Amino acid sequence: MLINIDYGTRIPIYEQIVLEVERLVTLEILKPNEQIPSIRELACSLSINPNTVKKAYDILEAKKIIVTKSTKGTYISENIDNAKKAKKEMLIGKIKNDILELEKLGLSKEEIFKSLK
Amino acid sequence: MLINIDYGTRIPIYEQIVLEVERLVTLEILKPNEQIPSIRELACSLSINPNTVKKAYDILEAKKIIVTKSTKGTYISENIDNAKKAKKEMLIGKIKNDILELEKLGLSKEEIFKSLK
Amino acid sequence: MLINIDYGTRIPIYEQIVLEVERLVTLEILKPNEQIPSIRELACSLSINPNTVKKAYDILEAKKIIVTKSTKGTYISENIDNAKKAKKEMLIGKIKNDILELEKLGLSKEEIFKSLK
Amino acid sequence: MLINIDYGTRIPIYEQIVLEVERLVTLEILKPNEQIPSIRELACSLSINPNTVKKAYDILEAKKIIVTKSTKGTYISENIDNAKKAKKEMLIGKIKNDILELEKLGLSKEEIFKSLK
DNA sequence: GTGGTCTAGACCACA
DNA sequence: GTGGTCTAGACCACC
Repeated sequence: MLINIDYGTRIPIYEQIVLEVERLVTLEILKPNEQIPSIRELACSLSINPNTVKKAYDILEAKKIIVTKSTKGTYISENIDNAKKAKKEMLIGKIKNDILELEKLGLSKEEIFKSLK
Repeated sequence: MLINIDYGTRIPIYEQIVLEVERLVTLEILKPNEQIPSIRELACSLSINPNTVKKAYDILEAKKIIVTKSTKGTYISENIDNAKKAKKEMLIGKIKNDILELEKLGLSKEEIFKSLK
Repeated sequence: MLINIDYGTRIPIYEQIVLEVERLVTLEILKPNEQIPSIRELACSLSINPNTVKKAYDILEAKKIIVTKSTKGTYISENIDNAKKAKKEMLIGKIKNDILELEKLGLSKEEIFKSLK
Repeated sequence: MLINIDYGTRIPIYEQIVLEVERLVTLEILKPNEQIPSIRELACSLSINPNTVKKAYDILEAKKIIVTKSTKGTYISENIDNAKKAKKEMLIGKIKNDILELEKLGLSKEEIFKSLK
């Protein structure tokens, strides 16, 4: 599974894993009902502690993004549309905030959009 | 100086001070060559330890946003254009990343811009 | 790690650590990706306060000479060429200044080079 | 008198004044028996505390670089050759050290001299 | 009064 | 165990 960990940030590793899985799911690189690596496998391939992966999987399960069928492995949930919709809204919100900041710095919306094209 | 500290966040106090000063500088509420509160003063008015303020001032100085004249106090740099330019680029960069994410989720640039207007 | 601290100088301890690590890196005694002592370890072996070591490590990190992987330790950066190049330029710059001073005192470049051989 | 004070350094102001006067003397911009500004004048023109200038002048007098004829003002000493010779040797020594450092970084003397021409 | 350095030690999250 | 943050308070040089 394509997960990159950045050690130079304040975001804890377990949270980075959560975000990465969410990203892969919303991008449909990970598809509903697809099996994902076991805790041990992922921990090994990322050279991190299994406890850390466990914590991430626990959170993902609480968010209903994955389900673990005990002894049979861990799978992406069937329904992931909510995740996608929430992510879109979150991103639009972030951009709006940043635009506000830029406007405070004296840029007009037109100038900003021009820089973005 | 108008600085608000939020204790309920993961962002450390010293970094909040850095961000606040940067904000006040880019908004030109703090002007070039203007003196800012002494370490002890700010520490006192925020009810925090002087060392914490010192760390923030150290970072601001490394970013060339302030200059400290030992025994004479601390001042906003003469040239704050770098600070403003850097902030603009940072914000544009953030937005571009978010747009990329949205495009991966299936939105076109036109749709995105429409949501932002 | 072979670091000597001189208490009889105006250079603060944390800066001496920075200079020593830079020296060891440019001399390739410390190699890329090599782990260096933990903050507590070095503090202990130098009989100084961990905060002082931390400050030195912070500066070295800002200079991109080391990277700290939280909870996993501190390492020499992969790419130390910047450090070496910066040091070379710094030294060449210092010498050029000194030569200028000597020329002002009436020596020619030839005379200076002769004294240096 | 052409003296520049750098507030962004660890060298105290009084010492910077000492160094600047020494520099001007060795460069023969200030000549033997020439009168230099009074403490009050210099303090005023540099916008610093007279005590600071006083301390610098005391040191310069102890080094026999200036003499104060009380009530008549302060003058450059008659004999300044020793100062010049000492400075030359100091500079040559500094350069030799820097060259050693560069050689440790893998540069040959020829390469170094080439960078300096 | 100012900033600069350092100590001693606490508490936290993370692994 | 690791690093990250913060406090409380000391001492210093300088002005």
